[in-house]
Amino acid sequence: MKYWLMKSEPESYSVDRLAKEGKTFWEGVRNYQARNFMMNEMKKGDKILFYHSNTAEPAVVGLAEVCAEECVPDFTSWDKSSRYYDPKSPKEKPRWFMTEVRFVKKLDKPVTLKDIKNMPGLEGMKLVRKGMRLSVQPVTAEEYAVILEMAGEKA
DNA sequence: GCCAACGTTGGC
DNA sequence: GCCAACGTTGGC
Repeated sequence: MKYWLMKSEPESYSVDRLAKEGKTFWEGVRNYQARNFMMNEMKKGDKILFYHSNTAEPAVVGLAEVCAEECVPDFTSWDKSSRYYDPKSPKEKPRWFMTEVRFVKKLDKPVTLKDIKNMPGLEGMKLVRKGMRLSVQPVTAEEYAVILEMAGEKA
């Protein structure tokens, strides 16, 4: 099993919305590296840290799980009215794919970016590496465990 | 294949 | 709103 961190802007799709809807397609990824992680390495049951980005207090705010066997074409890339529309991703030959994510829980105590930066043992996290902007990124089992502990969650 | 211009991400 | 870092595009 693998561990991941997935970013979402709360204005766009918040942890509360995921909690309400139960699960969601992870649409809108328009970066090859992030797409490849979803397509090639994510497996059903993988654990996800749900992260709020581009907000006053960026933080890991919830837990989720990959709930799809495999990726499907991201249909928002065909939708002209979508902000994710991409004319270079035709239906016959889709360029962008997405997985599906299931809500697990909201953290009572979100783990902020600031806390992560100050936490010994998390220096290597991709999240805190300069210039790392991937919206879907792998996390090690150790990093995942430390984050959970910081949140006061049992592993 | 190089690289300048441009667009996006995301912390601050 | 600023801006650094990075990715993509497209002319050559």
